[in-house]
Parts: sequence; C-alpha cells; structure tokens
Amino acid sequence: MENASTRWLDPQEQQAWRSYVRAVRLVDEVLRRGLEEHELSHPEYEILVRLSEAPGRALRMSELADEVVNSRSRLTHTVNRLERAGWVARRPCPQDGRGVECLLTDAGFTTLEAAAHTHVRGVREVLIDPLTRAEFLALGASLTKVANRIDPAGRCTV
Amino acid sequence: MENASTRWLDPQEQQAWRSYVRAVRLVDEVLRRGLEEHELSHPEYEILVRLSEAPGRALRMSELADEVVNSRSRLTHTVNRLERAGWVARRPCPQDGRGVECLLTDAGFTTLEAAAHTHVRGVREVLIDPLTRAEFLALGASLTKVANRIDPAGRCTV
DNA sequence: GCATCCTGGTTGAGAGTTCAACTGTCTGGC
DNA sequence: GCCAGACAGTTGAACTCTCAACCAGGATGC
Repeated sequence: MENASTRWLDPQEQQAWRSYVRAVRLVDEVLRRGLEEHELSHPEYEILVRLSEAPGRALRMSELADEVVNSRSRLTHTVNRLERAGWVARRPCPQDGRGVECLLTDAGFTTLEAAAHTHVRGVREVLIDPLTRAEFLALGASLTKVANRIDPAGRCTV
Repeated sequence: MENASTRWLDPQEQQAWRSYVRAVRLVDEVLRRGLEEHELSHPEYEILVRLSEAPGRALRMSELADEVVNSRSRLTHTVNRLERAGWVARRPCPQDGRGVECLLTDAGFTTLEAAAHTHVRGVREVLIDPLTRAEFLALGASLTKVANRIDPAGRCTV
C-alpha cells in the first residue's frame, strides 16, 4: 500500500492534527470519569439518551446501532449489560419477526436523568467553556462536514 | 451529585456536541481500518511515531506514557505486544535502576514507514480535505485550547 | 545505616470490543 | 409453495483496556 507520492502534513497541519488527537483523548477521559460515578460507560449512556428521545422510549436494535455508530454485535453486548442492570428491556418487534425492540425502563430513565447532569456539566467544562461561542459553533460546523463526508447517509453501522 | 441548576445545552450547542461525538467516532473508525492493514492499532502506531522522533529512537516508559496520554499499565501491555512483534525492544535505563527504556527496532521503523503513508492519507481524506485550510487550522487551534485547559502541563498520565 | 515514603514499572483479574460464525425470519424468482 | 439469498440479531473466542495490588529502586529523615 505504500507509495512515495504521499503528501505529508506540513508543520501547521501536523500541529493541528496532534491537538485533535490529544484533545479528543483528554475530553473522553474526563467524561468517562464523570459517567462512571453513575455506573455508566459512554456507550451505555448514549444508548439511554437515544432511547429516551425515541417515541415510546423504544427503538429497534438496528436503528439504535445506526444512531450510536456501533457495530451490531457491540450493541448486543452493551444492551445485555444494560438489561442486566435493569435500565433497559427487550421485546420482540411486532411488525418484523426478526427484529427486537429495546425499551428504556423507568429505572433507566431515572439513572439517565442523574447522569445527564454530570455529563452536561462535563461537556461545558472541557469543550464549551474554554472556547468562545463562535469558536465552539465553528468547531461543530466543521465536524459536521467531516462526519457527513465520511458517512453521507447520516447513518453508519460500522 | 445531581443538581437542578445544571445549565442544559441549547439547540445549537447540542448540535455541535453531537457532531463532535459523531465525527470523532467516524474518523477513528476510518483510521483504525487503515492502520490494521499494517497490523497496527492506533495506540501502537502512536508509540512507534513518538519513538521514531526521539533522539536515539528511544524513550523511557514514563515519558512515552505522558506523550501518548496513556496509563502506565496500558503502555506496558501495548509495549509487550510491540515487543512480541519485534518492532520495539526494552533495556534498563542506565541513570535510574527503576527505569526502562523503550527502543524502536529497524523492523519497527520499516513497519512505521509503511503505515505512515496509509495513515497520513487517511487523515487528509477524512479531516483535512473536507475543510478549507482556514477551517482546519481553526479546528486545531480550538482543540489546542481545549487540551491545554484540561491538561495545562502538556503532560498527563491518566 | 535503616525505616519510611515516593516513584517507575509490571502483573492479573474483570470488563469491554471485535470479528467471524451462527440462528432464525423475511423476500423474490420460479 | 418452495428455495436461495438477504437481513436482524446473537454468540463465543481472542484480544485490549482499566483498575488495584504489587515489587522493585531511589530519596528523605533521623
């Protein structure tokens, strides 16, 4: 696969890229620690969020996988954990015998509410507060472009 | 820990934050796939890069852990894998009997060179090309601020 | 000189992730 | 109606990461 014609990063690009890698890792770390006070991992949290927003607080496994950018098998394992904890329940999908619906329980909703406070505060602290509003929104806009380029359909089961 | 006074994200902030999460995940995924052609994971690749830049292509474990934002134990495990593959070697640190130096082998350097082509191309494709140069540099500048706020010393062993 | 604490690094168990193989259901052609 | 394929989801093994416990070797106090 190697090829002499690769265009390397110039110093400014290099610097920007390294900041990207470093910041992403640090942000992740901070948020992870916040969530773990509520016995949730980041992927678990995100699943609960999506379910809480869905009509009837339920989604099919495959829709959930798309929204959260997870492989199906990973989603299965994660939902197993959430189910064991009682935050989530499974039921067969009425329209499609192959399908499974995942449903947020009341206990799950309560946990989510508590975790959301910690989490949002963390996001503000590490990502929003250090920047001006314009900077933060520009960041979001750029990353929207990036995401759409990789996954134009806005859905991607890895 | 919950507290009614949490200030929630407004719709624009919400949107920016979700793009952040989504883009980061997608970028990671693309680069992971690129690297795996060379039998390297992202953390492994980064270790090789740092070693290749160090004087004598060697660094102490703790320095390496700082640079790569890794816990020590994770670094130990990762270096074990790299050592098994023959990309890296360990030797005791002369000045400090407790220390261990990690050294990039010639084989490791060769692998790194090959992987770097794929990797840089991937970075361009997913993160640089979809943006104007100004946008990309602004992204880098914002994320530098973010990283420095979390970890002002520029070094952080999690 | 030795007891104590700190630091650098490793280890092992437990939890999470990935990949490939598998089961069961739906769909389209005949 | 039936068969081949596609699709939805699950399983299990191999691997990676995290955390807490551990084992040095150095530094400090007396």
